[in-house]
Amino acid sequence: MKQTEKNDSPKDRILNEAEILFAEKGFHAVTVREITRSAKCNLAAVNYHFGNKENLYLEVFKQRWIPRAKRVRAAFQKTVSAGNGQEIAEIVHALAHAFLKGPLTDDERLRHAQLMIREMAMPTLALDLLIEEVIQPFFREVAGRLRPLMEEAFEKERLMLNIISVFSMVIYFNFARVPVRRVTGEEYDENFKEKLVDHIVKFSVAGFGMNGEEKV
Amino acid sequence: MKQTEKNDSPKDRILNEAEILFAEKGFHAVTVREITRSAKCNLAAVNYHFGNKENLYLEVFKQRWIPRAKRVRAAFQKTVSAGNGQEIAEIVHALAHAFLKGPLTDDERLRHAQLMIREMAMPTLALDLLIEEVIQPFFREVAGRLRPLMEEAFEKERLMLNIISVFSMVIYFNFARVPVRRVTGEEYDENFKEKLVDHIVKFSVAGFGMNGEEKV
DNA sequence: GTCTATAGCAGGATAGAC
DNA sequence: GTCTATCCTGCTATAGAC
Repeated sequence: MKQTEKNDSPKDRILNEAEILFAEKGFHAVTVREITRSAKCNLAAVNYHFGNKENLYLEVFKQRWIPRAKRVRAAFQKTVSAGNGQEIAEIVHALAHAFLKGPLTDDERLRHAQLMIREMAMPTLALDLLIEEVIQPFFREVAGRLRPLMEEAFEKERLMLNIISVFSMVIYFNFARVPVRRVTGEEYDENFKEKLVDHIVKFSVAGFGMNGEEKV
Repeated sequence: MKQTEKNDSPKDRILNEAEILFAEKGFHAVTVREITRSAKCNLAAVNYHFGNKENLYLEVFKQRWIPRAKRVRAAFQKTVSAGNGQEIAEIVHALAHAFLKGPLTDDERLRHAQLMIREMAMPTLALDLLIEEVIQPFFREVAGRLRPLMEEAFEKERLMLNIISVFSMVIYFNFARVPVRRVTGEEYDENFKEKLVDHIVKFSVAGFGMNGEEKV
């Protein structure tokens, strides 16, 4: 069950295979030869369609990564709209579910997380695009939905740190599968992912409701 | 203020510069020529001292990354021993502080996180080493310290997920500086890092104390 | 638009002088 | 142990036939 099929155009096949390979190995570890071999097309095709390797990498984000991120966000929005959206737990659950179970296949989800992680840890031109088009707007939407559910005294900064914390868990559980498996002894099957969603919701909701002042 | 000074041996200088470059750019994006140029030594030195480029990468982890991780852990242990170690907040604070402020310089901390992230998202031989020698033992120590402070009914799995969540925040705030800056508008100065530690402690302690059952 | 062939160069690694 | 010189593979990118 390969993602790239013969009926796609060479250009599409290149984008598909390039995304898989870039996600698995990173930009520099992947060669144009490898991409065109996987895409069953000619070596020159990358340069013909995308100019050069670097631009192909950018196009992977523009034409594959960003649309997929938008599907994840749409899934989040749909879930939230389906409920009454008046509960913090509901919003966090929609978020964790969209990322960890959501509309993507398991392979897609892993690729998606790996590409993002690589950009965050080692930014290229693509990161600006991601932040501008996906991360910022999504973050603002979540903040906008949560703010009215918070107590008055809740400062803006605390809300932001809370949301980042939820994202940090969701992202971490997605990309750090190897150490998580080793530490928990669990496989990433549907059952475990369900437990993760549940955990993130409970942990975060408690964290959101924290009493502001810790005991010194 | 360069880390590598003339009085170090070429072998040490290579290790120092290689770590910096591998952290910044990743294994494949760095060339042996670049490393030896930075280390002000000859091109052949890498092969003479380390056999080949890949083995140099492993040695960076063995001789630089792991010892540094042990310094972080030692800082955590020292802080915990200094208190009475009977408070969850105290342990989480020691953890967050060790990672986000701790004994490392800011450059070291960033490099350290980047190397780890890269291994987690795209494992090589080095990751087994890290998990075996650092991640597992540290994780077990934290679990061992926290378990007696939990209520009886606390299952093992919930404790593990809690600890992973703390790590996820600590790690995320360390490596995802670019998007965090963009979203919060804050710079990573001492003041902001202090706020982050504080936030992680409050959020986590609340999360740990969560009531088990969420409202449906 | 797709191919073959190849230019042109940078990479890791080694041989052998000192 | 450290150097210079060099091998040779494999890369990106392009020219030009079809």
